Amino acid sequence: MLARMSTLFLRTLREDPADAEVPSHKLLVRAGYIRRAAPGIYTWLPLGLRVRAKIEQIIREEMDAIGAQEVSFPALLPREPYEATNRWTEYGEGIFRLKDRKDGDYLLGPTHEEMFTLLVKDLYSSYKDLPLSLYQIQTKYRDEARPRAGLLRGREFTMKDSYSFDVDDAGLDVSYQKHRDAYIRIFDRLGFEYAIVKATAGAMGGSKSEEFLAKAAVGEDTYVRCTHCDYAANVEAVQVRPPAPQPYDDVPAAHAEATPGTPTIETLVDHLNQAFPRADRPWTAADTLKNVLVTLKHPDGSTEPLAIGLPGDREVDQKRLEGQLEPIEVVPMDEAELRKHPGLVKGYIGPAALGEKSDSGIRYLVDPRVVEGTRWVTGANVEGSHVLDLVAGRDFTPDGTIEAAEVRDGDACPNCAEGRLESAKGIEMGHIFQLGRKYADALDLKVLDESGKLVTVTMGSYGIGCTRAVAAIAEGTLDEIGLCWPRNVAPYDIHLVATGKDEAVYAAAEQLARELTEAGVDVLYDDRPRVSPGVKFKDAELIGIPTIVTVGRGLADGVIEVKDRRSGERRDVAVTEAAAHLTALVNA
RNA sequence: CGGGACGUAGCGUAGUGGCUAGCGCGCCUGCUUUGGGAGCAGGAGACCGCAGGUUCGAGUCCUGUCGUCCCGACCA
Repeated sequence: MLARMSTLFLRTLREDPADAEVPSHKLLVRAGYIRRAAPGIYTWLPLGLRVRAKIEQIIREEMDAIGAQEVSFPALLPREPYEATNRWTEYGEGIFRLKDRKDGDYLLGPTHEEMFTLLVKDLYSSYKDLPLSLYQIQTKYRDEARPRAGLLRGREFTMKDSYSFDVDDAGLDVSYQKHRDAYIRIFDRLGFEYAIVKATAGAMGGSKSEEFLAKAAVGEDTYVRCTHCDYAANVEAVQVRPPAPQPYDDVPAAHAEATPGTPTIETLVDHLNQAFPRADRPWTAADTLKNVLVTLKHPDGSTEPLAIGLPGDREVDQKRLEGQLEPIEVVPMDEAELRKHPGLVKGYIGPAALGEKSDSGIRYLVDPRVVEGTRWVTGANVEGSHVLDLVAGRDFTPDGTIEAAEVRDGDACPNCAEGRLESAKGIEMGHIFQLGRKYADALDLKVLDESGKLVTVTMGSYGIGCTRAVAAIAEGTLDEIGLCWPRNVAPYDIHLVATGKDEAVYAAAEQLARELTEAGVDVLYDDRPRVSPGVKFKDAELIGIPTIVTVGRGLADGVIEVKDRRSGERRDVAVTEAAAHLTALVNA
C-alpha cells in the first residue's frame, strides 16, 4: 500500500484545537486522524481509520485463534429483548432510543448480550453444540452524560464484544481463561503497558470479572496493586480483609458523654482530647465510628434509606458503594428526607437509632473493619452527646457489612499479610466477565444435556474498546512533538520524505517507494513538490509513523537517511541497500 | 444534574456600545525560496452559536436557549 501526501485526504494543524485537553485528543485532531462530528462522536479520516483497522485486525486474529467465530449484529435494535432483561429500564438515560413510523420502540445498541443470547437460543439446543464463542466488532451507542477526552469516552465507539456459552461452570472457567489468554496476547501485540485487575461486574451482572487497564495519567479508573504480592484490583472491587475479632472483657460499659458543639469528626476529636485525654495515645478520627446516611434510588424510581457505619478517618467512596449496589443509584440523604426520621440527630447519629430492628428501621451496614470487639466513639442520637466505649457485637449489631469506605495508598493488602496497596490511574481497555446464567435465565436459553434434561446455559462476556484503544495507545506512546505509534498499529510502516526540488531525489524516492510496496511494506510518501523540508519533517513527526526515511541531500553520496521516530536515532543507508534494509526493519 | 470557563473564517485568536470586524496559520494566483513549520505581492473565505430584548446604533449590554471544555455527579 502506497499513499502520497500530495493526494492523501489530510490537513495537519499547526496549533492545538481549543476544545481538546488530553494530549492524545489534541494530537489525533492535529495530525489529521479524526474530526469531531458531534459531542462524543467522531469522523474517522484515512490515517485514523487505518490505525483502527490494524487494531481490529489484531483482535480478530487472536479471537479467531481461540476458536471464536465472528458475526455482526445490527446497531439498531428492537426494544423487546432489552425489556426481557429489564435493561430497557435499567440503562435509563444511557441509551439512545428512537421510534419507527409505527411508533415502535427501538434503541441503538449499547451492548449486545441479549442479541447474542437470543441468536444462540434460535439455532442451538444441545449440549453437543457447546462450548461456543461468538464475537463481533461493532459500533456501540451510549448517551454518556459527559463524553470526554476525544475518543476515550465517546457516545459512539467501536467495541469487540464476545460471548461464551457453556453447559456448566467448569466449561465457563475454560472459556474465560481462553479469552483471558487471548486478551494478554492482544494487548501485548498492541504494544502498551497494561495491568490486569480485579473488577466489579457493573451493569452487566455476573460474578468473576477482570479489567485490562492501560496505564495512563488521564485514565478514569483508579486501581491498586500490592507492593508485595501480585494482587491488583480496581478500587471499586477492593474487598477489605476484616481484622480478627478482638477481646472486650475489660472494656468498660458504654457511656454517653456531653460533647457540645461537635457535629463533625474533626471537632469531636479535638473535644475528646481536651475533655477525655487518654494516657497512652491521643484520640484520632480512626477511633470514631461515623454514620453516613444515603438514599438508594432503584431503577423503578422507588427509594430506600441506608445507613453506613465506617471509621471516622475514612470517607464514603460513592463509586465503590454503587459498584456493589448496581443498578441502584446512591445519593446523599437530603435534609427533607432526614427530617422524616425524628430519632436521627444530624451530627450525632449513632448505631442505637439504626438497624432494621431499631425505631428508624433503616438498614445499617458497616465497614468490614467494624468487627466484633472493636470499640468506638460514636453519636448518642442526642444533640451534643457521644457514646464512648461502644463495642461492636456487645452494644450494637449491624445488619451486615458493605465495602463503602475509600481505599487509600498504604492500606493493607487484602491478599497477603505483609503488602501495602498503592494506587495508579488507568484507562479501561478490556473487561472480561463470567456472566453466569443471568441472561440465559432471563431469555430462557437452555440446552438438553446428556441425560436429556434441560439445563440453563452459562455465559461469559468479553469486551475490548477498539476506538478507545486508538486513543489509549496514542496517549501511552506520544511525546512532545507528536504521535509515536508502536509498529503493529501505525497507519503505515514507513514515512518516506523527499526533500528539495531535485528531480533525481523524487525519482529515487519514487523508486524506493515502489520497491518497498512490492515487498509488502506500507509507505506514506511525502511527494509534495513545493513544500519546504521543515514542514515535511514536522508533519512526519506529528503523524508518528515509527520509521522516517529521508531522500534528500545525501543522495549525491548515494545514501538516504533512516530515522527512528521514537529514539530520534538516525543512520545513513546506501540507496542500493535501502529497500532490503527497510523491509527487514519493518518485519523484525 | 451542580460549580467554573468559554462560543468571532477550516484552525488559533484580537476587538472601551460608534466608520467597511482585525491579525496569525491554512487555502488560491504569480515570482522567488527548498535540510527544520520560507519571502514578497495580490486574492477568496465570517448572517460574530441561535432567538428575543434594551438602544439612534449591539460582536460588545440584558434574558433565554443551544453547544464546547474543565471539576464534581454519573458511566464499559
